[in-house]
Amino acid sequence: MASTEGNTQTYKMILDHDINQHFQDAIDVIQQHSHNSFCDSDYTYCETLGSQQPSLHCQISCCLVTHQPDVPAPVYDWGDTHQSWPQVMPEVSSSHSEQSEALPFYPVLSTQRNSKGRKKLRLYEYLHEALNDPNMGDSIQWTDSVSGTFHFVSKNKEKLAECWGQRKGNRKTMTYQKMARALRNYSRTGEIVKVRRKLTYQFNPDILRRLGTVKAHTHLPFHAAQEEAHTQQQNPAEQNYSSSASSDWQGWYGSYHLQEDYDLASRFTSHSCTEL
DNA sequence: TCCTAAGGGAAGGCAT
DNA sequence: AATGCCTTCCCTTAGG
Repeated sequence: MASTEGNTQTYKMILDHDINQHFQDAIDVIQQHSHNSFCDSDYTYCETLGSQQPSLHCQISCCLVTHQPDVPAPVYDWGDTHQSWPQVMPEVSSSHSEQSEALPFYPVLSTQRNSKGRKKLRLYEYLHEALNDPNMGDSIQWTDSVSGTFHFVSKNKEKLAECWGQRKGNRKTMTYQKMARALRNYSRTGEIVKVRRKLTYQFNPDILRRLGTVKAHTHLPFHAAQEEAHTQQQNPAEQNYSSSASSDWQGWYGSYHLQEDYDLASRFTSHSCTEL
């Protein structure tokens, strides 16, 4: 009896998962035609990189930087890693409004000290940048920014990988396959883990917190964001995974201690590539 | 069978 | 020189 109910439940979860995937694909398409409106030309400038392909153009933009006078700028305390999981992994349903209202979107960054005095840009940092760059919304998007879950857009994931490769100055063209290899290495350290959903990954909450909490659902239309949140609540499979991942990370957390003293404010807010 | 996504071993490159 | 962090290549597995 119990097993029959379990099977039914499992079947329902699979159906829900498929529906979510299709729904997410639909959102991806919609966003490709709507995200550009977020870009403020006053904060955008372009820089052509010498080594890039003629067909590809890298745009470095300072976007969506909204310093609200009544909201203090975020303090990136890279040395503080002793925060427990529940504090950085709030429940999606209850904390959305609070997070989105209380936290600024992203710091203003206008200079880059990439050559000296700072560490190399890391992949997860770049991904976080891209996630908060409206111009990259057709390549990578938040699935749930509160939990740090994001997904690549199948159609344009190679574009994001190419941008990453250009950003690093690689000799050969970066591909999603190679970038995903690097992402899989993150699963060993726990900085980013794979979510059991197509092209979907999740930031470690501690990493996410230090990168700066992002306004929830910046890229999603309001109704889609609501639907997304609702869908996640309705999807026990993902919730179960999320909670299990949480416990895994909690176990890992005790031994993991990031040593870098990364000065987040010293880098560009975002780099994005747009095809000409 | 083909394609795509994913997982991982191994070696190498480059910056710190 | 040692180490960290990828990058590159290659192979395998799984699912549609």
